[in-house]
Amino acid sequence: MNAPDPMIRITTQRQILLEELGKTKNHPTACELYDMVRKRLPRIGLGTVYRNLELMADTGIILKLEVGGSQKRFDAEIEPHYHIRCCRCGKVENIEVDIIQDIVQSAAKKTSYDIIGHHVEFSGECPDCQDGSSKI
Amino acid sequence: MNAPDPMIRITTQRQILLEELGKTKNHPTACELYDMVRKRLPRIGLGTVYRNLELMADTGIILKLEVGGSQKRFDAEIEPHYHIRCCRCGKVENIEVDIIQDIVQSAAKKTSYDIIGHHVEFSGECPDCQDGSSKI
DNA sequence: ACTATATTGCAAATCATCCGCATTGGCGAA
DNA sequence: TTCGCCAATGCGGATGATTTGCAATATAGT
Ligand SMILES: [Mn+2]
Ligand SMILES: [Mn+2]
Ligand SMILES: [Zn+2]
Ligand SMILES: [Zn+2]
Repeated sequence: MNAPDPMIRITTQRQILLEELGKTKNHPTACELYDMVRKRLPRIGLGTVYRNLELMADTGIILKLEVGGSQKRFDAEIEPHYHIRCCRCGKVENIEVDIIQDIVQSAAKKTSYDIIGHHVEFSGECPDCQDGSSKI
Repeated sequence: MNAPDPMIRITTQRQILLEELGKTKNHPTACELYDMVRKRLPRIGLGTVYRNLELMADTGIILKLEVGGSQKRFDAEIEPHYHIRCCRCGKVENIEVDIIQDIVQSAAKKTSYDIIGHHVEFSGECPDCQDGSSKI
């Protein structure tokens, strides 16, 4: 009936993008990733970075984090886990808290939505920001 | 040592903004609120809306929701509660799930952050979007 | 009422993200 | 291998959301 899915090619920019994302635990933004990748592929375009991150997130090989702050962040770790964000510097880190399965069940009972997922985001002051908190 | 805090004035635009936000349970965006308020204050500027929402959120009399999607949303209900967002239409609603206090304690043990708060956001398909899901 | 200054409306600037398009480059077929 | 199709890229320019600068205005203390 409809045309076959267009093929997805393995391009250098995709490989390197994925490699660089895999190297860090910093949940980089698209721009941060752009800077990282540019050290190896100086001519890559920012649009390519956005397009491919979007594609990979849709495919499910990476995670797009819609956390607080004005920029989206990306994560190579796709196993479910939660995050904590520093309310001062905006840094996002993993937090090793057990996934709450119960909450999805009890939420399902309380809503007529068809629940697809959930995310828990803590916020607080990171150690770095605690030190100089009153300064500046 | 430093100058006293500048006074905060009760302006018409602030009063009406707060009233309009209080009237709805829809977690409006700044632009949606702008449209609502403009019916009563046609000459209000969008900048004023943004500035005051920011101010009120900082003061703690309203909540700024940093949920998924590209726009921030605002909430007059400041008692802790969780939200669910429709992954199709972007609508955000409250979800009546008990606040998980335990998770904050266990998170506190797992991190060196000074935890200030947390938020749980579910995502799923709202009833409206479930119907016509395959259409269009 | 008078004044000091916090706040506004407006417009222009910024920031993140997306898009159109001519050119390039994967990769399956010959 | 080479060839050719068309997915993907680099570019630069749109878009949408939010912020900011500034002269004009309005609140609140005297
Ligand atoms: Mn992570
Ligand atoms: Mn709410
Ligand atoms: Zn920090
Ligand atoms: Zn919906």
